[in-house]
Amino acid sequence: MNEEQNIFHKYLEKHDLRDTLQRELILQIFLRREGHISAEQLYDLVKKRDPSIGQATVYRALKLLIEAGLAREIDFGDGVIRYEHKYNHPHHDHLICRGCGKTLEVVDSVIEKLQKRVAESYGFELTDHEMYLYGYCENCRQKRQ
Amino acid sequence: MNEEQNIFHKYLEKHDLRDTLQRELILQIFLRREGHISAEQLYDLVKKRDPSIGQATVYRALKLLIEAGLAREIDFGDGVIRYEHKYNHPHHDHLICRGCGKTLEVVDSVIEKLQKRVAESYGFELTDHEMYLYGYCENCRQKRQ
DNA sequence: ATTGCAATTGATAATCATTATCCTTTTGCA
DNA sequence: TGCAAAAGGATAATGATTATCAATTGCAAT
Repeated sequence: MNEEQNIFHKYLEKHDLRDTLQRELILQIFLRREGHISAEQLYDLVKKRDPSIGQATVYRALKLLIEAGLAREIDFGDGVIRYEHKYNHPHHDHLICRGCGKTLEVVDSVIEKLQKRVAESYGFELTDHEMYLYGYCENCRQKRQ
Repeated sequence: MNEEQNIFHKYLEKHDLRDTLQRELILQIFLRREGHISAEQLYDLVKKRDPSIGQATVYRALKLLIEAGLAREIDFGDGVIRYEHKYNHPHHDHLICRGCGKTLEVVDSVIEKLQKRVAESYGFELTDHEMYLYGYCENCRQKRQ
């Protein structure tokens, strides 16, 4: 049993939720994949292992993973919410190529500090933020020329 | 005729699009409102002045306003796209209260520079970005105590 | 082990913002 | 004025997500 499963079980227990095969399987498959995955993509993977699982169950399980602190939502604004690992995967922002859709994870500690300062200057206590940087990657720029 | 209308007319002309009463009215009402407005809210306002206008027309007109550079989309991630003025209303980011939903427009030129630098360090040419800072405003913090 | 029951599941219907379709009405121009 | 193309209005379609509900299952107490 890895640490994530441990966290999940503790979360379930604490909230009087049940430990089911479906939830275990969904968590397992989610953990195996790095990067961003949509609910539907995850559902497709889950179906391969157990075709009887419904997609509503996947949506419900993803909510639990978020509440348990194991997953985090990302919204690139294309109408689909994606999910990524949160445990042992510290906060970061995203750099997205408008050409090929490639995404990179980036962090800049100075930006992070300034965000806090900006918020405070307006009397806000910052809890979290989202930052999406859009542009063209090296490859796509070369193709354009 | 104000500058925005001028820009809109030029845009229509340049693209062989027609200048219609509906488009004029929607633009006029959009310009009158400061802040963020959803397509539906705008539709409600438009209906008051001309109940015969359909909401598809409002959606279509908003697209034109964006293409003409007069409006800009904002996505707070709540499933509704909002629109705000773009002309004479330079880029800014948003500071959003998780308590009361209040939003403020903020800019920090140092952050802007750093964003560009971060993107470049990964070989990206930055075209635009979105930054949403979430937290609790002064009011909401006091209420919590 | 068995039971009792609330939590969970799977299938499916419902939502809700946004888009597409389709037919009618206008518009801009000859 | 007449006409082709553009635009509008009504409405159906879309597509991701959520709600509903009957059937099943996990689990604590027996």
